[in-house]
Amino acid sequence: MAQYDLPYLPPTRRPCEPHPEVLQQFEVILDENCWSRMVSCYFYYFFQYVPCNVRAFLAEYIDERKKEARKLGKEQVEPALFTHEGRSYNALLKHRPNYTKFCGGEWNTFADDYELCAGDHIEFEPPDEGLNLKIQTYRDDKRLLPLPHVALDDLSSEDFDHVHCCVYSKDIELTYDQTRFFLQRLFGDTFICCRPFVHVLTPTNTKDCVMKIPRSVVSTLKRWVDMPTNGRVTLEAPDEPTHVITPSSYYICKNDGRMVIEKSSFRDFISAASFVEKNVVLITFKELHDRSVSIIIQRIL
DNA sequence: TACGCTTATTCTCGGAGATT
DNA sequence: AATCTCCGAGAATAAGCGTA
Repeated sequence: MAQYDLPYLPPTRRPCEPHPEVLQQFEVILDENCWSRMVSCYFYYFFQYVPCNVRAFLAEYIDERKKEARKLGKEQVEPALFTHEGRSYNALLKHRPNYTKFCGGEWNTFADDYELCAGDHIEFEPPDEGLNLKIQTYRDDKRLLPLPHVALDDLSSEDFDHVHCCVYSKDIELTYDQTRFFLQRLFGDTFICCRPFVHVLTPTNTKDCVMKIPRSVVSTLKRWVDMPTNGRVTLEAPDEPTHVITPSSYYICKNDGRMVIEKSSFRDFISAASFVEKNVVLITFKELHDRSVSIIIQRIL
């Protein structure tokens, strides 16, 4: 361990305070290297030095864990950064006589996913066992979430397209966690493959009980099921404490192609499902056994 | 001819108003 | 009162135009 005791001293920094011998947790304040170090016009790479007062400990600790994992024949024999959101990054830990740093392609991905920049904090928690280094990211003491689109990364290209054609009411911006929840709802059941609709309930919906489905959603729905100008539908809220099912009807507005839900049944429906103003709902469609259509309305937040 | 910027046109959707 | 059409602000898209 002695050979690694030479501290890395960033040009603008003083040596770090010595750290207690047993380390439960440590924090790294990101510097400018963490997010933009240009190699050429086209490539960037990112890395982050580990403070000199903890690097020896961390390197030794990880080394022991690696040996342990190999001995036990574990699948994972390299350390990984495991974020609070359950995302795992196999960033490289480079331990050299005069510096220790996290780097490599997966560190880049991590920096991209969380849009890290200088001044952000990362809290590291070495694991009691295994090689997942638990981390939490902060900016100004506020926990940093990955960018929403990161939640999409395990989707097949078909599912990715399906998510991207989703119609949103204006002023909706979902966070990473909300996007994940929305995706779980969207792929949690088999719906008609038309454009999904994410809508924030307004007083027009909750007080006047007027509910209109956008033209672009309706036109894609028509590719899969027969939707005459007037017809019967079922309104369903499957996730509420009681699975709400309300028979209803609709008409399609001649002028703009929107589907308008019949008022009184929509009123019954939102009161039974306890939907209120500012709730964000995912609206999808299902074809029932008798070939009628059910409008599935799931609360996202 | 490709590109970027500005202007014109069309489309959308929330909500008001007319009709049944 | 419910159903349906229409209006208008803002967004999205297309067209026009100048520059390199």
